[in-house]
Amino acid sequence: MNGVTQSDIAKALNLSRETVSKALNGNPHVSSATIDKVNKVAKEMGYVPNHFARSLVSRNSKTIGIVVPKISHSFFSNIVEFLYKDIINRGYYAIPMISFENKNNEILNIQTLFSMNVDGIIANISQDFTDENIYLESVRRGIPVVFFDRVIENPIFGQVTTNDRETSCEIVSYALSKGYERPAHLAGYTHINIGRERRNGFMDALNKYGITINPDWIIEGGFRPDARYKNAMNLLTQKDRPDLIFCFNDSVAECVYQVAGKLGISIPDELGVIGFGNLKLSTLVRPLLTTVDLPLESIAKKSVQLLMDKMEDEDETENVVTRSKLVIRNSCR
Amino acid sequence: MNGVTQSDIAKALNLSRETVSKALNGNPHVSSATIDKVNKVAKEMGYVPNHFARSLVSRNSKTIGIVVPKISHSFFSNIVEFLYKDIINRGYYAIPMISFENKNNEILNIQTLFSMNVDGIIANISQDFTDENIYLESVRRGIPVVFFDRVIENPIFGQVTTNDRETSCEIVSYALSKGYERPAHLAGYTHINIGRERRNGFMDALNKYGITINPDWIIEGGFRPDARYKNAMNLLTQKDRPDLIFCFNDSVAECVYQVAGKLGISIPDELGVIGFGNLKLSTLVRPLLTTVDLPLESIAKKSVQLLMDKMEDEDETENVVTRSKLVIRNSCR
DNA sequence: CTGAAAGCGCTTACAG
DNA sequence: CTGAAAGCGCTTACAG
Repeated sequence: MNGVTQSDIAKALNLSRETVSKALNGNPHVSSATIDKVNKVAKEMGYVPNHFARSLVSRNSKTIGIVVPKISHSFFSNIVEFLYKDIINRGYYAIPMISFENKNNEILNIQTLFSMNVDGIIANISQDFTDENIYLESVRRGIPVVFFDRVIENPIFGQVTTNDRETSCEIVSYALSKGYERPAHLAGYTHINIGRERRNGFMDALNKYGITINPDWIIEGGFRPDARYKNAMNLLTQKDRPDLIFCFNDSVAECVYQVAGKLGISIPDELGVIGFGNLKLSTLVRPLLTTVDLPLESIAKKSVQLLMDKMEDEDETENVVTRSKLVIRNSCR
Repeated sequence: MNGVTQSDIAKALNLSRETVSKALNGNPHVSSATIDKVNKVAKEMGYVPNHFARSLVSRNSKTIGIVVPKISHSFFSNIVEFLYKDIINRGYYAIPMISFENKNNEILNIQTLFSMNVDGIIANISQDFTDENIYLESVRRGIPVVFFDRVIENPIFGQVTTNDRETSCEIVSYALSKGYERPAHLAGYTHINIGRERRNGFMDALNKYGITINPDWIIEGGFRPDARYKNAMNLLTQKDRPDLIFCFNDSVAECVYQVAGKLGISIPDELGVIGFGNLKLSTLVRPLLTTVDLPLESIAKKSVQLLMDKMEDEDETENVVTRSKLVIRNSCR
């Protein structure tokens, strides 16, 4: 029923359990003849080391926890896959966990990772997250934490972000240069860095062009599909409606397409639309969506690298800002 | 540095470690006063049980492994999220692992799950998988295995599939009834059940309509984007080209859209296209894609249920076939 | 109701 | 080069 253990191998070879353990780990104080013999028999018997027992005594698990709010969204599924691959390639195990955008689940996930003795955590906070205590506790336990994208801005944690403010300003400026005059913003939450930065970039562009905005034309939040839809609808059924919408992400932009279609508003002539993320969907809609490309693979790689650095040496690490770039397609004239 | 242990709590309360352990687990042989006291102090001290130590002695880990070939594809990311949620809700941990469509990674993943003492495994085999030994070994170790979608057809494993053959036949018949006469099939692999079943359904429909097919018009495999593209291109640049393509999945259909667009072939007038999966993308392309809806949530729920049944009683379980349904949209006239 | 003993599978000093 | 001792944090019979 149960798996083969080192004792079984020891019995089979008339050796002590300790010697088998050392041989299996290639300990140089064991004769190479013994090492070969042990490995051979281990393989024949189908020996698989017990991860729990090993971690329990060696005090590290060669395991990295990944905590994300969702996975059924291509931004996350892509980045988790990149993270996973990179972690495995470095000889660690990766354990992805999902918080379902819920604070309590997030805390439970982190605690589970504690109980699994992970060596480090890479995380992306839930929308409603406000309490950094669980992450502080992680650092206190000697488990470093790196955030990517959505970040807690405390220098005790590693942070991998993107120059969102800059590119937001650039892409909105680009659209304004094409003659749009009444910009609106379907925004993220101001209490999370990415929402705030993209919004700031939007405002920077408006300032540059001397445009003052109707505050009602910045609509914050609304990530659930129905809320998204309602917000877009409200915006576009006003008498004096916007002629440009800068969307917090591509999914929101896709929703604007739907609403515009329903209302018979043509993109890009009557309405310019800008997305953020350069997800697959931005190439499926018509007209093709003008958006900002986030360097997912680079974000993942830098996050893992930063975490490894922290695992080796707590203090000598620097946060990283990756560079996104404009993807000009056909949704602005 | 390290976490609080039961010993720490015991010291703080002048109790034995054993009593603390029992109190923490709500053992009825401990006075409720002690239980309350222990829980209170445990909470104050930030105690988190060590999952490894617990699993090592109790011989079960309350953990289910999930093995999929990819996660950056919405079919998988959606189903993994459903599986994860369902597993968590039942009080188990879920550990998702990715094989990257590679047999060796798949075997390593399963071995890692052995080393983590999982109670059960839910899997979807890699494209190139041919060897069921590692899964047989799992069952031998007392770790039941349930496959969903892509399945190994051995009754020792649980299997959750969908009535692909039937719906494939129905949807192709539907298209033929609309007057298409030269059907082709961009097919999955015949050595995997879903490829075989969808192809069989396609053939059933052709038989029903008395159509004999040019064998070159069934093109197997080609899941990488470039191969997909080339296959579609070959099919549509023939002099006497097909007027209907039944695609193995929605992504392949999307590729056909691209090629048709490039060649100036209009959908659905000159070419009917049928997808499979009802992914998000099928509502983003124009014309909207006619496809088959796979009941992802139901597949996930049934898989978890079947696994739990197997974990309780090896023998009294039955495989399940979920029901997909036609989604008629605008890609067939 | 509480505690002493034994052990899960493994590794790590320490002897020999 | 090999083995005996000790212990990682926890649980499970068994005494008292």
